[in-house]
Amino acid sequence: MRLSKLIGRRIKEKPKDAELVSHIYLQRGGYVRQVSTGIFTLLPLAKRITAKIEKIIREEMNAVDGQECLMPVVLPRELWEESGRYQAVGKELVRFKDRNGKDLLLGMTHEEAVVHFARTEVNSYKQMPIMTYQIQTKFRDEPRSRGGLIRVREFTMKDAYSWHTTQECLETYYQKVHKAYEKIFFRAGLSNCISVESDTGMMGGAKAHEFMAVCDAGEDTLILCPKCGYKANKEVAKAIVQYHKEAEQPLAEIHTPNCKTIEEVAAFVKVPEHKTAKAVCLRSGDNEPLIFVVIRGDLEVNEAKLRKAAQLKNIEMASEFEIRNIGAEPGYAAPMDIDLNKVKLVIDKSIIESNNLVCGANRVDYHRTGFNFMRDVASKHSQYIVADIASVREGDLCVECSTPLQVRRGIEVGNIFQLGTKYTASMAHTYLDENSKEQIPLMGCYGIGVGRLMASVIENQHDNYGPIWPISIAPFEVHLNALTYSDEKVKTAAESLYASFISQGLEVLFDDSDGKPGSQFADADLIGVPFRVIVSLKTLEQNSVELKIRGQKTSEIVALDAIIPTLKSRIAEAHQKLSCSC
RNA sequence: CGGGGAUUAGCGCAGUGGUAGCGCGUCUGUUUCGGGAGCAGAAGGUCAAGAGUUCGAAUCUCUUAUUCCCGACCA
Repeated sequence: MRLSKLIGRRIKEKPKDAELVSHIYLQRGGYVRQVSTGIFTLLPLAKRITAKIEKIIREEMNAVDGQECLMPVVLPRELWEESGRYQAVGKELVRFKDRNGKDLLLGMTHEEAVVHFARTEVNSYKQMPIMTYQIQTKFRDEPRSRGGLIRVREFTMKDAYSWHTTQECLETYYQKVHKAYEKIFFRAGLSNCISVESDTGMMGGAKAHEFMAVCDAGEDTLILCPKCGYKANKEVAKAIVQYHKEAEQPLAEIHTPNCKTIEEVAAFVKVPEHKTAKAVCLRSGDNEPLIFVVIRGDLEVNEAKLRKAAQLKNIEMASEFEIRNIGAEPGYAAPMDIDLNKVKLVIDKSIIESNNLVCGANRVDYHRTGFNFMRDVASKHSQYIVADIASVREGDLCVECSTPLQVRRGIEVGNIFQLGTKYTASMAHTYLDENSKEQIPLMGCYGIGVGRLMASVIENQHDNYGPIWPISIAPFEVHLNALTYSDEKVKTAAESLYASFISQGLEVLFDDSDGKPGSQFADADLIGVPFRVIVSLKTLEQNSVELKIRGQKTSEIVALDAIIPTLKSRIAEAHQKLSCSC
């Protein structure tokens, strides 16, 4: 490919709306162009990269006996009603009508579509385990997409689905896919990728992991143990909380003028914050009871954990009106005195494990001391949920090995779920077992965001000039520069090299632009090809060219007749480093 | 869905009431060059759209659209 003909021009300045490094370089290097919010065109450079990523994915999916298929983007409402998700999923699912008024939707994930065909194609225990996958466009009408290709509305996703007769089979296969994913990310050169325990969200199912590219640009918060390797998304992370119990004291009301926050109350009463309790009022919908959460004052409620524990879909802050409506006072709320029949009471484990806490008194400027939940509330009202709904904080102790935990950010590049029978049961997918008995198969599902993976590699591997692509997904293997192309000697030598690179099967991008050296090098850096061959009068005098490796400062002079074997062996070496024995 | 910005040439921006500018890019010459170099010239704009105020609007007012950031949300 000649750079002069490549579609997608490099731009010098930082695009106005780009913030993330990956977004900036993808735009500046001419990889992508934004069409609308969260909707991008992939230009040739990006397309070449994603094609290579997809090839790696195909190889590894095929290696675990995945069979590629292709499902439709547009799906009928009825199919999604079978699983219940037509109603359950919010506005991110795009629904529309065809000319006959038939309800359709844009597939955002394909459990329904895959079960649609699997229930007629997979109905014998002899077929399982079995897996199918596709690489296909998804559309999710995200309420807020951002960050270039990190969070988009339309994107290419590899989604895979497997069926199993037993939980053991599912788990064994799940581990196999986990391994396959490790290989994929390793081969793609995403060196900062780890897997963490994750929430199953609306996908449902028992167990799930997310593959996270650890970097500051990430949107997810990860809790990591530096010693034992415990890794979890903050949404599900657990930590050891130190509990303090002592001889019970009676409940007593105290005057606490101008003490609304836990900090103020603890300071006023002269107790540590972990000797206080706080109440948080939340709502999950217009006709739903308020959620009254009580947690120790020094801890924060983790909404994802709360959602799971209380089986709630949406959570938002309750209004002051709603709080007063149940008999509580904003800033001074406590589970005593209020109308507990009007609320869903959720108690963090820290409250059960502590006593003699300072809590609100449901009237302004008053608190109570000596709060003991079991004695003061549970003895009169038995309807409540106890769960661990506290957010893990940096420095909290690991549940596995008591080491202080670290907090990091991560980009979710892939996820794997054990779905169980959620979709097979609701959509009546059955098979016959060895006793000719009808059974419901278990499912797993496995996703990878292709474009997000590409962007994550940039976030992880770049310098001040542009991306540094791993050879396995680089748009080209070799970038050939002709410095002073208009000079006949240079032109002849460069054209001849270009022709022989091509005939030797090298993927080469040839800068025949006659641009200034600075401009050529800047372009080459933005394109980020691993090996750069520079032809100039200076080195041609010695019958040689310059070989530079992207991301390294130094370069070497290689004789003209040695450049092809040198390149070939260097490229092979680079591939070798990314070939996976894991 | 809340809060805050933005919208003027392909890109990045200036222009606060008198009829449109700069840099980069593009094109034509010239220079023959090692980190976006210089010189000379050229093309390129319904100032997001609509309505209003005014003798006169890119500029003031209102409405709408698009878009970005923060938050909510997120398979």
